[in-house]
Amino acid sequence: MLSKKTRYAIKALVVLGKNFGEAPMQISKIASEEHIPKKFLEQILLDLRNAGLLYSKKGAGGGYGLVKDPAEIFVVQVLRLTGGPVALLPCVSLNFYQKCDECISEATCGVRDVFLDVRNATLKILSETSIADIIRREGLLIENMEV
Amino acid sequence: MLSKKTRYAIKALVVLGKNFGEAPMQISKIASEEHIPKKFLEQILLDLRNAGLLYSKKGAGGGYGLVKDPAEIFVVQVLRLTGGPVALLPCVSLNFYQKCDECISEATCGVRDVFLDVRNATLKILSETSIADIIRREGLLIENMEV
DNA sequence: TAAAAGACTACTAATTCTATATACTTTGTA
DNA sequence: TACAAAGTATATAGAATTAGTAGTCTTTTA
Repeated sequence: MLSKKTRYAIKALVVLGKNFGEAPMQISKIASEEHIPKKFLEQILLDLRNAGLLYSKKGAGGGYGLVKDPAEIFVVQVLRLTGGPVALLPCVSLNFYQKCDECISEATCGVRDVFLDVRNATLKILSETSIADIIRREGLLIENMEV
Repeated sequence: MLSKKTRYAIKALVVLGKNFGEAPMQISKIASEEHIPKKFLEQILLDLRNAGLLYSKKGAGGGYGLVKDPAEIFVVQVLRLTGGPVALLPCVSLNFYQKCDECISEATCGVRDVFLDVRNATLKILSETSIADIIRREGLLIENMEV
C-alpha cells in the first residue's frame, strides 16, 4: 500500500499540473481542494521542492508551482521521493534494496524471482505514466460519465 | 511491501510443497530451515490450516502438510489469507476495499485509474503463479548457476 | 511595517507489525 | 499408563512506522 504521504504528493502534483503555467498556488488552497491536512501537506511539498520538482515563492502572493511540464514528471519518481518502494519485497527493490534477513540464497530464491516479475510489471506502468497522463485520464473518465 | 507474515507463509508453503506426499513436517524443522522465529511461524501455519490450505497432526510424529497439490495453491491466495493486500491503494483493492477518505470522486479519479492498472498487472502474475511454479523456478535458477 | 505565505524543527498520538510467553490439548510409545 | 512430542490458543509486550500537530522563524509584498 502507498503511504498517505505518497498519495497526497501525487494528488498535489496533479492539482499543480492543472495549474501549470499560471501563478503559484497556495498550500492552503491545495489542501482544502484535496481534503489534505494542511500542515502535513506543507512537509510533503517541501520535500518535493527540495527534490527539484517544485518551485516555491514566499510572502504574499506566494505558493508552489511545478518546475517542469507535468508530462515530464512520472509517478515512479513521486513514489521514490516520498519513500514508497515500488517492490513488494526489499530484496527486489532497486532504490530501497535490503537483504531479507531470513533468506539463505538470494540468487536461487524462487519467491524473489516471482516478485521480481511483479516489480518489473509495476515499474513499467509507473515509469510510463506522467502527471499529465493522470490529468488526461481524468478527462476521459468524466467524458465517459456524461455519455 | 509484503509483511513478514506473508513472506514467511509463502516460504513455509514452498518447503511444504517440496515435502508434498510425504510425512507431515514439524514447525520447528521449517522454522530452522527457513530462519523463521518458531513461535511466529506457529501462528501463521495455524492460520493457513484454519483456511484449509494445510492439515495438521498433533503429537509425536505430527506436523503440518499441504492439503492440496502445490500446483493448485496460488500466491495471491497466500497474500489474501495473511492480510497482504495486492493493491497499492485501498480504493482499488478487491478484497480489502476502503474508500480513500480524502477522495472527492472515485469514479473520475485519475490516480485511482492508474493504480487500477497496476493492481491488474500484479494480480495477473500472482494469480497465475503457484507454489509449484516457485519450486520449479528455484530449480531453474540453481541450474543456471551451475552452468 | 504588518500581513501573507512558505521553511524548518520538534514532538505526539495512533497504529501496525513482529515476536514472545504461557498454559492447554492431543497423540504416540516405552 | 505416564511421559514426551507436537500442535492450539490467547494474551501481551516491544519496536517501528505513519500520520498529524504545534510552534517559531524567514521572506516577500503592499
